[in-house]
Amino acid sequence: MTVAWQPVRNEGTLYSRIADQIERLIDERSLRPGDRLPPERELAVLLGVSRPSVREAIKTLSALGRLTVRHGRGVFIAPPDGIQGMASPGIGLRELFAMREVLEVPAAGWAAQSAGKKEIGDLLEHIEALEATNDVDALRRLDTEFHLRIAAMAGNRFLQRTMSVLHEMIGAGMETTLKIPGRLEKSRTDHRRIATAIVAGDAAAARRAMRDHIHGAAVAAERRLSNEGSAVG
Amino acid sequence: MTVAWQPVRNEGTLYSRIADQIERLIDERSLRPGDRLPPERELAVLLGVSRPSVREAIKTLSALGRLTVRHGRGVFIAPPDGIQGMASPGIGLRELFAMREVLEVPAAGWAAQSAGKKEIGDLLEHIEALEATNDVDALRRLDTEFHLRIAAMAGNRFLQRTMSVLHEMIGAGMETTLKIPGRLEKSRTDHRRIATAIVAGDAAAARRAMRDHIHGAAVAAERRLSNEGSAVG
DNA sequence: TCGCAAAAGTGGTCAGACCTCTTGCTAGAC
DNA sequence: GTCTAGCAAGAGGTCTGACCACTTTTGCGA
Repeated sequence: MTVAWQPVRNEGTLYSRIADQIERLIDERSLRPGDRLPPERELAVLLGVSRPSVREAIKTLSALGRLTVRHGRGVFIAPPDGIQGMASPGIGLRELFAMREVLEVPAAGWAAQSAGKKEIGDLLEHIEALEATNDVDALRRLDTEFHLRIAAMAGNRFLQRTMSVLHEMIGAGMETTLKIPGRLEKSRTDHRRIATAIVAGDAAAARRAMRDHIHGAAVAAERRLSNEGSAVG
Repeated sequence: MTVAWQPVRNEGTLYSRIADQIERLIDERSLRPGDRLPPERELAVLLGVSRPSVREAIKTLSALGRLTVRHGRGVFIAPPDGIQGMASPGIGLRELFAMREVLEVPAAGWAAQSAGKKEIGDLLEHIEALEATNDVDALRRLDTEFHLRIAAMAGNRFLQRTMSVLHEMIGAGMETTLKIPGRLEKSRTDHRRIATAIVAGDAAAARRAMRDHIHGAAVAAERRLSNEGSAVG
């Protein structure tokens, strides 16, 4: 394939301009996931710069998850930021789900213990909305809000903010798993079960329900990952 | 402040190990936001590597938003963002300790499961230092580092950063409880017990030990608070 | 024909030099 | 005494060219 490499000459630091150009080519699909970049030495010649500058640009993009570097083999365009990619630069999906469990299971328990009347009403309303909607985007938003609502009910503001960041990272880097056949129904059942336990004030049941739910989501995500995935360095 | 720069010599690519070390120092708060790193040339000497390797590590961390590079001025620890930006007044001691339990208990378990030989050695060394010191400020710092080290051993970077923020908030809003009679000895016993469980690879014991430790610290903090009657955080 | 060793290809690391930007100091002008 | 222009030092930016380490391919010999 002929790729429009062109000499780099503008403002800004050189390596950042090189990085921008490579990133542009990826975004324009001149370079596609799995493609190999020209060797560093060759790329340096093509761009009219030195090899260290090329390497620094590659390091930048590699840190951002756009490129994958393999010693002795080459530099490759990383798979798109589907479920496969790092949800946030440097933090993997498995870590994020582990954190969800760590945070959300106690959150569900606390919510069950301290839920007030108004909060319970809102939670049930939220569940209704979740079950009445079929639009995937809306579902995804409602799903996230459901979990953040429980975090808010838990009455720990540090936990609430941490979860907010966590869900943001998950949402940013990962496609919804709700499209997986059966996952949507499972998710609805799970949510209903969590809400019921919280409404009943049964902390232990709420924790169990939340743990099961997150496990299920993690498994679904991993399965989707292995189906789609090509190896990533 | 003297920062523990140490020569880089292990497996993995050099630049990534350098990046890891810098990141660790940031997370352990030996380096704080706004601090300037040593000049690239000097850092290269300190680490016993070449300047290009240092630069590539810096590029990586810069792309991740952990460092800020300014031409002609130096490399700086980036201001906290996102998850790190949530240090805010209004979060009470009880919430912070509750979060500590939520985060650190599983962290201790994971650390016990996955601790490598080098990490175990470092941990034991850390315990020695804790038991050999009597200066309250040094103890406080070592205490924080002990907990952050375990978080690092747990292998979940999101958890690690969250805990880093958490401990910063605790440290900022509250005086040490180590001055309470008997608390210092109790703390040493606790730490020893946690470390022993981790070294033995006994995850359940590590979790128990950590839970007890945090409970004890929480009780001590609350008692001190109610005695003095000064509001915290 | 098969297996393994050599070679080619590619990223990793190093050394040292020079360029450019920022900052602070100093010498000269007022 | 104060202000300012200019210089010097410090720090990051870039380049050259060499050599090391890991992978894959090639080709020769058994």
